Amino acid sequence: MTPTSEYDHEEIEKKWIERWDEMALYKFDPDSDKPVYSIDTPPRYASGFLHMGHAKNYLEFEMIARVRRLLGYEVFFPVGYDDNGLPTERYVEDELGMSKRDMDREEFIKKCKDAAEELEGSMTKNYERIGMSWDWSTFYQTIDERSISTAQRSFIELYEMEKLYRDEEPTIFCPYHSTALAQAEVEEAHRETVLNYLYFESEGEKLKIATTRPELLPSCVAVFTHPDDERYQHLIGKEADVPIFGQEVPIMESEEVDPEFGTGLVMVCTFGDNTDVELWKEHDLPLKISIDEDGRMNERAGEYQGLKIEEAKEKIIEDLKEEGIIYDQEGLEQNVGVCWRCDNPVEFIPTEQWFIETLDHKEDMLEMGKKINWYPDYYRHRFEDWVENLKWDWCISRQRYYGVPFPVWYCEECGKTIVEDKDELPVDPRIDESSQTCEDCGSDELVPEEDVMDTWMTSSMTPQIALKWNEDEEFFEDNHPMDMRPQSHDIIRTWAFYTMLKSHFHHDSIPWKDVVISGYVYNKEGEGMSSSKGTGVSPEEIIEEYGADALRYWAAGAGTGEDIIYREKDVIRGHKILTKLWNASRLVNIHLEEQDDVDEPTELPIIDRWILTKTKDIIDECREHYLDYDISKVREKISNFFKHVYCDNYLEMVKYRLYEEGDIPEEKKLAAQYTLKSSLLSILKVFSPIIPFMTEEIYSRMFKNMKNKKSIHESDWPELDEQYHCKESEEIGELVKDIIAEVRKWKSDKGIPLNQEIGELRIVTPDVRINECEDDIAQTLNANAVRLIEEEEIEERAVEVKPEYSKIGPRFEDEAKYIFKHINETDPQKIYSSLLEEEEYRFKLDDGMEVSLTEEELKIKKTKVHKGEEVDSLTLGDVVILIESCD
RNA sequence: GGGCUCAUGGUUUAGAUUGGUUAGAACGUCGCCUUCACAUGGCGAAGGUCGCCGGUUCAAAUCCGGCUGAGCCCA
Repeated sequence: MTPTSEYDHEEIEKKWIERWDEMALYKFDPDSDKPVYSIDTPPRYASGFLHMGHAKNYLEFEMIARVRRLLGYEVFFPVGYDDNGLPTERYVEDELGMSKRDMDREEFIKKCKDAAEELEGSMTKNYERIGMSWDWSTFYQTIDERSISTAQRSFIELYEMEKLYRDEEPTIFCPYHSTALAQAEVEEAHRETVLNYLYFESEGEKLKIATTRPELLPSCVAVFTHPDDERYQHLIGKEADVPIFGQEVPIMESEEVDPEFGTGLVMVCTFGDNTDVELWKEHDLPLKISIDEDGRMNERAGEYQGLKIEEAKEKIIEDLKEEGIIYDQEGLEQNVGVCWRCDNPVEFIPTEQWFIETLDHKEDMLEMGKKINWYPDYYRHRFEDWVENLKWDWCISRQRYYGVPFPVWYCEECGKTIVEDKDELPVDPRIDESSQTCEDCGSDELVPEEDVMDTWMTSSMTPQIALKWNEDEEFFEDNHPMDMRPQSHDIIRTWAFYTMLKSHFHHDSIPWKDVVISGYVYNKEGEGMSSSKGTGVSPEEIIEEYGADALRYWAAGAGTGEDIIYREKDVIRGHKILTKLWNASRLVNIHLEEQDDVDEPTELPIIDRWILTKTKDIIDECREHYLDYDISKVREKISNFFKHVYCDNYLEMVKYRLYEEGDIPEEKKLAAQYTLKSSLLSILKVFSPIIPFMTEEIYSRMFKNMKNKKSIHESDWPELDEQYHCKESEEIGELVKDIIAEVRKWKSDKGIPLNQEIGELRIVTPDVRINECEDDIAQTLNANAVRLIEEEEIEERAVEVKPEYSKIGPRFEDEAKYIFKHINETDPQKIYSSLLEEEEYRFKLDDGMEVSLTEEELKIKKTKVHKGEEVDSLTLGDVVILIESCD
């Protein structure tokens, strides 16, 4: 069936989405004989909205799945949604316009669940529309029973291994979300703040201290100076009075203090920043907390109690100024840690939280990092840098409602921690009764742990969830570690790191063999795409206008791990290539209408073997690039080959053999049909992971009966008949193509329309094998005839002589540059004549050195003229083309 | 401040592992061509001190060192 003249991407893409679903093409078959290739799919957070950044990242590894199927793997490509955690809570709170604390907890959790499912529904449609080929029978949600059980089981096992502890520690805390955070959830932000200079007093002496956080004065526990700072040596060991709040604090010394900052005297509070925490620990200072978990000042702040941090700061500065305690202020640009979800500065608040030991396992992590293949490799450094700089154990408690509950109770009598039995999972202590009693005191009065786990506790278990850890041991053992983890570079520190940590603890193994990094998508203004900042471009309108294949073509253009800018014109480029592919397929098929299949001819003309040889080489190259996860290289290679080699050269050279008129021998026509079809099928297959819709449509119209496969997506990597892989034919074909190009250029220079008939072409070439291609040249250029003539019939003159640098350089070394100069200044014909007559060119350099060069050491550009006739002549290497004038 | 990456025509970039014809392409610009797959096309042209400085070498976009600038991650 010939492809129709117009390609309706909307209709055709939707048709294939349905049919592929019916065919169950992507269903993983555990009993298959093929080798398994497994992908640890990122469970997409249920935001309900996909922008180009998400689309690109998902498409990149989706294409990998298709590539591996084509290369003969049984691909395990699971799909999941990440729908617990903070953003969902925020979404529901925004929808309802009220805080979760003003609602019933269970009701709130249900609303979160409903919201997540609703958002997932629309995302699932988006994913289908862009052609995601994952196996929906593997579907999981990070909040479903299997995922909860997996995360809770992990917790219990880690508890048994004593990798977990619960402790009151200064914890990174987001006052806006009122929850603890992990180090990985803190981002650095540049902020304009004010550095306040104020007076403390010590034994009647006024001490000048600079601070950006005067609201923490009630929490001040010490004053520090650098041990070498001579200005303050006399103060060390004395006490200082804190203004307004009046407490006496020791004056101490530490290398940590920067004498250049402010006045060289700093106050340490519990806790203003990371350094405060370190000094507090190191010097065993008292704990005086003045900020509560909601970001308000507590009773320690006296009259400022109840004020939010910012309000208290303003008020205290005002009061300090009034009393003359603040004597100066200046602007300060500062980096502060902020919550990655809400951009509010984090605080350090000591609270009881669960932690996983990570600091003790840095070496193990680094070793794992070395065992994994990172694509591109340099991203390993980013991982290592993160691991080496870790300062905190992983805090896994979150003071939220919606998430995976801890499988933990505490004995009301003796306070013992009671962990649920693994057989009772999943469990929600906030609702369920424990199966346990306290083994220390026998009490059955148990208090549930009310916190939920960090969302990464579940997300770090995606290999275990997908591979049915503890549900299907054999399947798990066979497929862990998984083959590939697609990984956005910004969450190497979370998702990759935590997953590796878990795999280390539970399986003493790496979780995957390969990590493939994907970059960001920026818009034209150079901003990263972000749903929350409204800088995301929606794929929907692009698909509507240009189709999912065009979008995918664009997505395939990003190098592994590299950022990419979204520009509509890049999608248009894809759309143009697609249109070209469609039209070329039409042309091929129009001339194959009468037969559904083409018999393999016994012998192929040179030009056919030329394109088949080149096709074979290009598919081999593409295979290597695909295996290296380098989709963008495949895209460039196969696009250029298809457009410029297959269409612009081969199709143009072969058309005359397809047309009815003329006396083209039948076998030449059949050869053309066979070649066109074989090469096109290879191109389609190489393209199919990138543009699955159109390649499938063309395949279904033209090739389905040929290989007896119902879909291109279950076909095999292209195999071309080895007998047509012929380097000699490739060489001749290349020359024929170049001759045609040279004459086209001549036509263009002369202002002759490309299709205008021209006279006879006479060709002089040492390679007489092109005589088999005379018709190809004549017909393609619309020349009356092509005739090979003898070299004797022409005269030649040298117009330019250039040194063969790679030969003269090594032979003459230091003298070479003088030889180059000499050649450049000498009449080319003089050198050429000398070579013809004496087989060498002899000359003296200025320093008297005798030099003799042979023809191999020189590149001679010649022009040739036909004896006794005025014709245009073109020179192409060794070849001379003489063009008879037509008028 | 630390780690990583990058710097090539107006724009986006290939080429660097293996130093050596004319640094390749896409978009844009200009000229020509409606030929029966496609004008969403074809042919052709113009446009590059390969960021800067130095080194190695007969020879550097490519190797080495330094500098400058940009981006990302972290503090």
